[in-house]
Amino acid sequence: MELYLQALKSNRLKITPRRKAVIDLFMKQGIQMGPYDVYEKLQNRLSVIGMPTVYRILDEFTKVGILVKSLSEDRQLRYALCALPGEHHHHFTCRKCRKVEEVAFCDFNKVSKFIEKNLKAKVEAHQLQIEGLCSKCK
Amino acid sequence: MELYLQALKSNRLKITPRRKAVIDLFMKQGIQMGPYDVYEKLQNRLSVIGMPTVYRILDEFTKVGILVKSLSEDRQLRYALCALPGEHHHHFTCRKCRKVEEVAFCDFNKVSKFIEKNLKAKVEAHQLQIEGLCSKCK
DNA sequence: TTCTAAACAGAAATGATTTCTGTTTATGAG
DNA sequence: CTCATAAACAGAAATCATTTCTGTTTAGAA
Repeated sequence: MELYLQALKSNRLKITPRRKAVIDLFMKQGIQMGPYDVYEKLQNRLSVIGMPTVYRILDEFTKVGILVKSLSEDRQLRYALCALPGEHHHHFTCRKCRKVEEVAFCDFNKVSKFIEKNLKAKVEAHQLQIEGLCSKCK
Repeated sequence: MELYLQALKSNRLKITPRRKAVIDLFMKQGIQMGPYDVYEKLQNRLSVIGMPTVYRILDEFTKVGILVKSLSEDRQLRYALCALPGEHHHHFTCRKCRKVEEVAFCDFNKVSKFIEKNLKAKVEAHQLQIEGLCSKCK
């Protein structure tokens, strides 16, 4: 939790009950969630939270590296807590329970070199989505 | 073109003027396009085409492997012609001109093994989006 | 404690995507 | 080469996730 609160502070975002609740929710759930999931689950904990607030917080958190945004195959927005903010890495998502785990390993160099050599292009970014079944679900 | 028409036939999709026009457009443009781009550009060639038709065709084409669907960072739907339907590979997209090139190389095995070993999970699919500047734009 | 910019709720707007309905068309059978 | 029929299609309308707007509340620095 401290790690994330620090991220807020260093980005001059105030620590508000709603923001803490969102971090808390992601920490407790440990899964990928969309805006509506967050909205729904926080109705229980907070007297009230509006959808615009949810969207704004998820977006802010993504910008400061607390969450990573991805788009599932059904084209819905999904967010997951990022345990290694700032460091380049990827995430593995379980197709069944939506649990997200860090993959502290990236072997993109070869692909990158292949492209730079064969296409004479400059690779600037890559995004990798890895899905499957986690240890419990498989 | 023949390759794509075959794909239509083998999936029992009729060869209609609109479908041919969409294939033709993607072949001539060679870039990633969204539904509205397609709609707009085809207004010139066809007397009229409706947005529902564009959406339906893009979706059908994706299902039969003629197009690959991706979601750009701005979360817009983008489609690109796939020159190697059926074979596992990736695409490189130029951030400036939106040109899409095939990357007939995938070095995902190591990452996959890393995950299966460390997370005890079963990797079922991965999607890689590679962006940068093509040879002309860089 | 006070003040001010940042957060926020709720309502309304937006805009991409989909559904619906009636018409047209590609294509296989005769 | 017709004809019949299921598939395609246009246009209008509906849907629904996301964003904007406005007035109110609040976190946190002074």
